[in-house]
Amino acid sequence: MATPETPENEAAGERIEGAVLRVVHHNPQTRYTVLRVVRPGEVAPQTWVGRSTGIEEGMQVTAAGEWTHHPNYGKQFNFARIAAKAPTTLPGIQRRLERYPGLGAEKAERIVQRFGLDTLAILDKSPRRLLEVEGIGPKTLERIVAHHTARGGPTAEIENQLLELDLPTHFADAISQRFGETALNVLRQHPYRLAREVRGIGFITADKIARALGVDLESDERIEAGLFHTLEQSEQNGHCALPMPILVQNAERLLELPPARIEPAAMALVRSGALVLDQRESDEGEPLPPLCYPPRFYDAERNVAEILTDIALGAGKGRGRWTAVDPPPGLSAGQLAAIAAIRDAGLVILTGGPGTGKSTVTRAIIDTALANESPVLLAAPTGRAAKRLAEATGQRATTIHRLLEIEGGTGEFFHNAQNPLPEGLVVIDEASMLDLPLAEALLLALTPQHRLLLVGDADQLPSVGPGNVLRDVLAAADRADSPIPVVRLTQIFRQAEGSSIVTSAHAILRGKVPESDRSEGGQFYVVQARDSERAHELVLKAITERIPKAYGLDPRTEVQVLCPMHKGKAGTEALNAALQAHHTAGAPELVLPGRPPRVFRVGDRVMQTKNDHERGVFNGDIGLVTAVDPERQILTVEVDGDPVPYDSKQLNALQLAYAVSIHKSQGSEFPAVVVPLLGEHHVMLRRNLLYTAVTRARRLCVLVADPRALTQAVHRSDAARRFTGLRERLLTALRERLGERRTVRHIDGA
DNA sequence: TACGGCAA
Ligand SMILES: Nc1ncnc2c1ncn2[C@@H]1O[C@H](COP(=O)(O)OP(=O)(O)OP(=O)(O)O)[C@@H](O)[C@H]1O
Repeated sequence: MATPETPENEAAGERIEGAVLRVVHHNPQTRYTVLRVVRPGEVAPQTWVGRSTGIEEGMQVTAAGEWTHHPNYGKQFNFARIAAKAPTTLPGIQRRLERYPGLGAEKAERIVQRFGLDTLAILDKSPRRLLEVEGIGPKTLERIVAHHTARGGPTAEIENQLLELDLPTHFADAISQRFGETALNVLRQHPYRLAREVRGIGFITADKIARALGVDLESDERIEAGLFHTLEQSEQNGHCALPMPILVQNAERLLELPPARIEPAAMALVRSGALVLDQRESDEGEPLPPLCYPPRFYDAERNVAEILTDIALGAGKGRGRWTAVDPPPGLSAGQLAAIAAIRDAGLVILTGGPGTGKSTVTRAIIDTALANESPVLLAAPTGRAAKRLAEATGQRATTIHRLLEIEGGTGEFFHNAQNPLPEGLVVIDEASMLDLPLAEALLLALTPQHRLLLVGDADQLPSVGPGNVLRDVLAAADRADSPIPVVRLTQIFRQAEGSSIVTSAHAILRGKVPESDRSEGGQFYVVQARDSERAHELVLKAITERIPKAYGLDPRTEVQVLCPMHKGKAGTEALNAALQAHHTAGAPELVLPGRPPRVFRVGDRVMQTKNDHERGVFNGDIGLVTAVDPERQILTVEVDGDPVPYDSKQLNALQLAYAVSIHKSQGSEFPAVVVPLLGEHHVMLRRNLLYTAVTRARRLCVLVADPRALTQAVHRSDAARRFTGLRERLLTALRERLGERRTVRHIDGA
């Protein structure tokens, strides 16, 4: 019986090399690239996917990344970094020549045999020597030279320059495409323009070129490039902008220059419009350090603020008051208030703690809309949260990306300002995970005739991308004079009254490290684990021994493991494999060959991770394996009572679901959860993450934690400190619009 | 330095 091995070399990522056989796809805008690559000593090509610029057929490349599975295209290597080696190997040069017109494999080989590593230099400097090679006549020579100089020219010069500097040559094409004849000049005189104007070249590469060339390290261009780079870096921490002093301070460290050189450069960028400076003051009117934005985020905030204002103030005509329908029995006062609020408002924010029935009450809200002949559109930022919303409402719900219909090829949305979504009530659940660019895309696809219900809890997870949309909108809407209704639910339904899950969650929010509830049938536990090996064991032990014995829960279907990360001994991948080995040992199984082999057994709990419109299974669907056919390499999963067949290709989009990431669990609930928290998770450990994980549990929450990791998670609360300005933008938009109204009325009255 | 959603 096969026990799946945990992948060992994947945790740190892998480094592999090969020769590019074919560029299957390349989008110059997004740099999204699909390659077929042949590894040294192998024959069958493999698929590599990632972002890159200037990769061409025949290049020797090295890449760092990891192996993944794609539902339609199978096993593939997802690279985070890729670099072309200069064609310094004979086969590399030969492959390059093979693509020249008039040269096939045979002649190319003969040329390379004759001139060896000097081949390219000879093509550059004395191409007539090619006539020395058997089979190459004047005609062929002419075509070769024409092609070589056409593709060469500036590109070849750039390549040579890069080679001289001992830098990778694969940027040469992109550089010469962008700057044409002047490329070499730009490279030598203004290397930092490359960082801004050539996709794929960042500050670090440009700085290497500049340093190698001995360019002035105090030039304005270098400082400006450093400022842009600093802002891009902070985007990864969720910021849309940086306060000027912090921007200068971070740039100082990057550039190793004094602030007195950096500040004026930043101000010059602001004057030219390359950066936007937002002068701020506190609510008390005290000046605050101004925020410095990349223009696209400033514009996005303004668009979001304007459109939210349009919808909130009902700029559209014909959006009357909805008539009430009888609500279902047993709703809390807050839930009833939420139903009432949407009847005559364009925009409503529905918030409140975990398990207060926010998602649940949307069902009654939707009934009100439908009774008033308004269509409804439901969506959430993650597939799993969308699925939960669909279950809670009995309506179709999708990811926001799918609602807007992301287009193949461009990655743009089908629905936008020119082609808005069909009118009706739009419900966005788990809105705390909505980032600024997606919020902008969503709102651009709405009209003032739409109604919008934003549902979420700002204490739960913030978006992965930049922005803090829900928190900012709430901060503006919560002001006494705000016209945006906020309904706040307080009565908790998920856990029993007085549950230590709730008191522990509240302790976490207040920055206190929670402790085990040692009372009879206690619902909250912290089990100490020194390291991830031990944690792995303790998680298994809790699930297979302690929890079934003490709480009478079915370990396979009622206990959910929630992990901060996928990788590592205490990540979803390793724990899923270990839990499977326990839960379905001995059941009929299907083993898919590969490294490591993938195993599915009858009885396994599984989750679909990609949208498959044709078969009607979507990212976030959870099911149970009901039958396997090892001979035909197929199996059946029951999803929502329907059998869904999977062939070996489609199984690439299926994962075990005994352990899932905390991000994907937001919105869901389980009788019991077990959460590993370890040093290896430190990059992820935040208060919101822990709070979200704990509050998924209805009856039992067990933290298997290294005490230091737990303390870190409780104390780190930087979601509250993302630098964004949507609150101010929204307040300004509302003030302007309300002011306008008053003015209009005043004129009317006069 | 990772979490989510996409792309042929
Ligand atoms: N009025 C009610 N009476 C009884 N049970 C309720 C009521 N409202 C909600 N519930 C139950 O409470 C649980 C939590 O509800 P729900 O998932 O809607 O909460 P939520 O506020 O959306 O939580 P989260 O913030 O975690 O997404 C569910 O099991 C739901 O069935």
